Amino acid sequence: MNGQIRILIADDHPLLTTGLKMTLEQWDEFLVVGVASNGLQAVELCEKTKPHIVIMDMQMPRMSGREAIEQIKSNIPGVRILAFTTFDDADTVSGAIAAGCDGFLLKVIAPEKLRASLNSIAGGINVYDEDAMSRLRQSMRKKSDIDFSGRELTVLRYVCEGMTNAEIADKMGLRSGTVKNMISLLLSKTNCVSRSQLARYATENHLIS
Amino acid sequence: MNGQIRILIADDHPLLTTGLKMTLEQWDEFLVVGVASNGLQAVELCEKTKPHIVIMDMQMPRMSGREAIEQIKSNIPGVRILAFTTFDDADTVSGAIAAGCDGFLLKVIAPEKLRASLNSIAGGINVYDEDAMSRLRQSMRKKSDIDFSGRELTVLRYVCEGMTNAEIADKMGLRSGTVKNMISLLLSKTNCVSRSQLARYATENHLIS
DNA sequence: AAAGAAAAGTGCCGAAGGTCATTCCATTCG
DNA sequence: CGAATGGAATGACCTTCGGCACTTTTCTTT
Repeated sequence: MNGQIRILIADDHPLLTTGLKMTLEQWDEFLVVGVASNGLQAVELCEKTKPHIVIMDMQMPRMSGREAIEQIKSNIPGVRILAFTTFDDADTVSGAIAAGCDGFLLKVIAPEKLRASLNSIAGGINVYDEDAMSRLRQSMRKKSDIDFSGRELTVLRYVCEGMTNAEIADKMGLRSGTVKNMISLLLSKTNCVSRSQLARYATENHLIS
Repeated sequence: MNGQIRILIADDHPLLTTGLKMTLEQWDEFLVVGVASNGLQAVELCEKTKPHIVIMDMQMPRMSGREAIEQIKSNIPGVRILAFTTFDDADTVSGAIAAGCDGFLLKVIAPEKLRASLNSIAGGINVYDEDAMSRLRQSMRKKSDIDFSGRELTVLRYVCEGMTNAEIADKMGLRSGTVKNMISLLLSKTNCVSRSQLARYATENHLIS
């Protein structure tokens, strides 16, 4: 990367933004080109100041960080966005990632690590806080705590395909009555009331290939 | 991090491993403590050499990178693992992330970026290649390209809850016949054959809260 | 006023789901 | 060795629900 890395800060905490600005500007590779105090302003300033990286708080008035990220990413796809927050709960993390951020770091980060991370982001490498990432992984997997036999898993898959009991029975070399009973068992095991809910359960818990 | 960062290399390409080893050892902060040429050996060497970071190829004989990551992570949770591959297709990326890697980089990376990334990983920050990450995001979202009205989305949610047509009608202030018609419409719109498949469709495409 | 979407009604038949009883099988226990 | 236990597969019965096809009505849009 030739020249300085242009940075836009978007955060509604004045004390933090001034501290962050001063910290960044003590390093020659960074140039803070603007400071926004809410999401809407962040989108506007992004158009004007053409930053390489936006450091974006997730909890902001007027427009949430998530919406702001989506706006900016669709307006100017090349901009890199670092979600920079106080909290690392699964919702915040997955929201930021789904919105399209290129990094997720907590505000408690040591300055030198922030510096390295910003350089990585500018260089095309996404950086994420370790705990936040593991929390995201957990929420992605959301594995069921119920054990299913191989046959039960097969039935679940076929149910998700929308097959009838007779079709499932045919596929598995069973009688439709047997499949019916197996599904009754699955319904009570999973606390579901119908095969539709069962299909959702199986899908949500990644029980299907 | 005090002292050197201990690194274990796991890759079945001898030319790459020697090049990687020599590259890393020209920097004082790294110490290559072992080189494994397949997944099984990686797991074993990890027990013996107690590395801080494992640089792991995903395509390896004996045991895939994915299995090796899972093994190592469950044996020694503290070890940080960088998935280091030639390909960035969605399957490889999501496989590595689901297995629990702490970084995902392509082998074409510039040496200096690899150095910075390894330092980030050692410092508790996960690093991922930008393209790989965006590909993962795409596959995560798998957004439906069909437009649904507010009412249709409501019906979809209720179907996923396992509610009957009568119950849905009651909740929405409609008649069950109307709900039937709406669901028939939804089935044909989504190319589904039954409400079970519809429930899976809605769940898979994140159409429910 | 015409067109079109959303809502509602009707009838039909097969599928779904609950319950109970039975058979076949393997394992285990006395 | 025979008996007992328990899981898996099966069958039958019955009520409700699901999904289709068609028509009708109401409301909005233009």
